[in-house]
Amino acid sequence: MVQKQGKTYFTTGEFAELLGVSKHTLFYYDQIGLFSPEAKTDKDYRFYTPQQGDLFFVIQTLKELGMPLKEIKAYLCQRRPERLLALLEEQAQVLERKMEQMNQMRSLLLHKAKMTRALLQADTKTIFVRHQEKEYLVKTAVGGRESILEGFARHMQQCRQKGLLIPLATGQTLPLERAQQGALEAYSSYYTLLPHHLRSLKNDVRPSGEYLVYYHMDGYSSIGAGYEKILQYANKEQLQLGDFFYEDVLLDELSVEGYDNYVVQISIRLKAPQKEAEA
Amino acid sequence: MVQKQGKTYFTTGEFAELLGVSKHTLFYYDQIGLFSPEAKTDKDYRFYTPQQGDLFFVIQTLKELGMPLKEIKAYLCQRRPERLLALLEEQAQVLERKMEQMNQMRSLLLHKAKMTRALLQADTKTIFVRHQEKEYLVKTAVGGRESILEGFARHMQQCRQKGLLIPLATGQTLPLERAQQGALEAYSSYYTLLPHHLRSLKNDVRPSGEYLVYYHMDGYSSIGAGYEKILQYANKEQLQLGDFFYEDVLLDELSVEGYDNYVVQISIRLKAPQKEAEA
DNA sequence: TTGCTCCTCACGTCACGTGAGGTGGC
DNA sequence: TTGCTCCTCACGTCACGTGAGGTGGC
Repeated sequence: MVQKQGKTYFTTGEFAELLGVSKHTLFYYDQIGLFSPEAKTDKDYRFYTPQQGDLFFVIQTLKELGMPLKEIKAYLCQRRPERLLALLEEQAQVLERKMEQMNQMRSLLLHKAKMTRALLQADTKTIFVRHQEKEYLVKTAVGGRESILEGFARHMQQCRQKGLLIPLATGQTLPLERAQQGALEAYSSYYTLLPHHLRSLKNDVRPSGEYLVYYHMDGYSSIGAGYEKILQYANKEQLQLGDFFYEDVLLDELSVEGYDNYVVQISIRLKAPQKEAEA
Repeated sequence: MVQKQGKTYFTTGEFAELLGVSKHTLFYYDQIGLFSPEAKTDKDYRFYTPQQGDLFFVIQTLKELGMPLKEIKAYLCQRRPERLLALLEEQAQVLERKMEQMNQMRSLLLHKAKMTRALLQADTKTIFVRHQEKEYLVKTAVGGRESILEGFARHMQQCRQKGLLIPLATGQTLPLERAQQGALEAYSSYYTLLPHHLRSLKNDVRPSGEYLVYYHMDGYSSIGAGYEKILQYANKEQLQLGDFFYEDVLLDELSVEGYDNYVVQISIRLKAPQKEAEA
């Protein structure tokens, strides 16, 4: 800190510490012409005035908002109260969109965590009936002549178009008939879980109700045995099954390596039993 | 798309399009050993299988969450359901913190916009009384022997420590006595507006009430004239003034260049008048 | 003189993007 | 053969970080 002609000057190091950034940041900003010291000596020593701190905070603020330094520089050349107003309101909207995205991601993370935890704690030897709440989905029907892969690619494109950043929980539906025929790759649609109902798009749903659930722990290659088990069980218990199975991969590449270590949940909605008997 | 030994293979370009990324991203991931094609020909042509898409989405997901590629690689080497659970819950918390920060920033942006708009539309020739709602502040008292600058630096440090990313609206208080004596730089404290009450820290406040307000449009160097005006006005109208003035810079480096173009709001709370007359 | 700061320069980092220039399969 | 793809360099970008090596003020 030096006093000269009634003014206070800081060296680069001092000023950097005051602002809470590194010296090199100040060097860099000087170099690109974004923010330069008020004075330089003949030996190229930089001297900053305290008043310059204001401008620096402005730059930091805009940077926090995600603006590239070039745009900040451009804005500062044109700054006017009217432009500031526009900028502030625009950035507030940008923030809102980002927050919405983050909130969605958070919901999905927690959903995935819940499912994983449930699996780890579950007694997985049995087939059981469970009540499930309504869930919102993005669903893509597989076209008649389309390969599984093409259908999946289309589904992914749809998810991207709809602004779904991370398809953390994607599954597929298999019609009951086809499962009975052993056509286990004849999926009729792909679906991806939504964090919640999204007003912005037409939502499909997995309806609430009683579901027959089976955790298949032996990997994807033996999924056929899983379907046989659940079909036999339903037969024995005389359960009325819905129209198609849901295949949800509970443990996937996120937590295990390779298809053979996947854990797949096979579930199907039960048709409501006769209520008269209860009355 | 090629079929070989019953498997479907994609070239780099095809696979990139399927995943919605650029070819170069796949080259890069291969290079750093994060994600490599299942097969390479003798001519180094890359071939990916559809199953690999899963792993790619996992990587994308973790990247969206802000994880560096190196950490992603490290995690993938160690993936287990238990580690996934920990990761998911940790990331959900990270997201929550980020959202809270963004929400704060958004509030401050909108506050600044509101103040700027009010000024642009205001009749700025007069001194007037206005009702103001309670506002939450971070406040730092200037020590007796401290220079203005040291006080300000300390205030900035406090704001940073308290996790306030952008001090968008910072002002200072000037005791009434000192203003009357013309000691216009004898500030008693610096304060920065908070987006709302923060449970995490001891909040200071600017109390609600009736405030005498004056917009000083002639820049900082002539601020003395502003204080004279407002003091004379109060005297003429026989208003009972509170203990100190608030100096808020409404137009600063964000929208104008240089101290001489700043617009400063000088305000002071009025002491409640005798209520008996009304009864 | 000592120790601290200041400076420049050059190279590193991160996650790719952008051509240049050459090859290969249908 | 044509046109399209594939490949590998190498260099660019963004916003700095990290020393190396030399200088300067108290």
